[in-house]
Amino acid sequence: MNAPTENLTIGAFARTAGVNVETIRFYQRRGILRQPAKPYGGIRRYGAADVARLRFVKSAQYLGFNLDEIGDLLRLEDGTHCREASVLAELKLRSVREKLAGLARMETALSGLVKACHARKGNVSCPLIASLFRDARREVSMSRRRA
Amino acid sequence: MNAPTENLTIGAFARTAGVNVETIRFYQRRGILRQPAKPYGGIRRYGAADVARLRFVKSAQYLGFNLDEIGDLLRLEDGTHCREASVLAELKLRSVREKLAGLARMETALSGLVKACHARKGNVSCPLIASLFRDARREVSMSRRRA
DNA sequence: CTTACTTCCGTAGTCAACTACGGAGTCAAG
DNA sequence: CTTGACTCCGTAGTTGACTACGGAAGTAAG
Ligand SMILES: [Zn+2]
Ligand SMILES: [Zn+2]
Ligand SMILES: [Zn+2]
Ligand SMILES: [Zn+2]
Repeated sequence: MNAPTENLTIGAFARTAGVNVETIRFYQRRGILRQPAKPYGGIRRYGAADVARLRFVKSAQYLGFNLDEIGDLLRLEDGTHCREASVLAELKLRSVREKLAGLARMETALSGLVKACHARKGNVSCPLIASLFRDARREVSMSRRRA
Repeated sequence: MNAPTENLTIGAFARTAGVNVETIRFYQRRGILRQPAKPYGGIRRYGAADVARLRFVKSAQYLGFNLDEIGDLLRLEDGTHCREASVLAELKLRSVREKLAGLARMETALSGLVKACHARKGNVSCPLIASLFRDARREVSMSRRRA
């Protein structure tokens, strides 16, 4: 029933996906990755599909999903839940855009500060922090709701 | 020596900054917030500067800085270390830009996916999931270095 | 004064996401 | 067949950032 290419041991699987073996086992316990049946008292083998799935997990994680949300996404894998999938993605998109805006402000603040710092002549104190403090209040409301 | 407006108890401080009291105490232990001197056996009071600082901490955190990095930023507050300040700021600037780039990629990815998801007509499976699987390999290398 | 709410302080618990450990058993090379 | 690397599995430890607990002491309202 398995693809002909269920050839990877867990170690090889981990290496090709670029993660720690323990991470794979951890994901298996969490129900995020499957534990293939093993040939009586033998060693489990993994295939390309597993690698793809794991890579998906890692990239979704990089995109800001946590393991629970990734579980949600993976449960949609059959592709028959387009509506739910897009709701989930739109939610993430909004939080990403908020962070993006915040970082952009931070970027202007910092680059301006570096410039000011290099340019300052004769004034005693560094203009750097002062301006960061000025921009703080805007962000707080966002950070409170567990983005 | 204190501003006339050191009027907040720790509870009021927490409420006005929108955090838990325990969080403040935790930050004090971490050296991120000061512990004002207390009038012999009395109760400490906090002022607007403390609120500003705490708000700064929270917004920096929201933007992806961890408490150590925030500590670095805050240590520049005295303003007497212009050279170090600018070095640090430039460093932070780079990390901000990296994060910014990452988020931007994430943004395009997600918005593209949402669009595709909404646009699909008649095909059985959700293009969102499919494409996340396809795009997985690209992100993995990034996420490995503790983004 | 009494009562009820805070503060203070230290220690301990939680949560997510890993990461490590130890003692089996398995397998390929020599 | 032995040796050495790897797998299996369960349990336990780590890190970052909090959050909770408990008892003593301060403070404000009635
Ligand atoms: Zn459904
Ligand atoms: Zn869809
Ligand atoms: Zn110095
Ligand atoms: Zn400076």
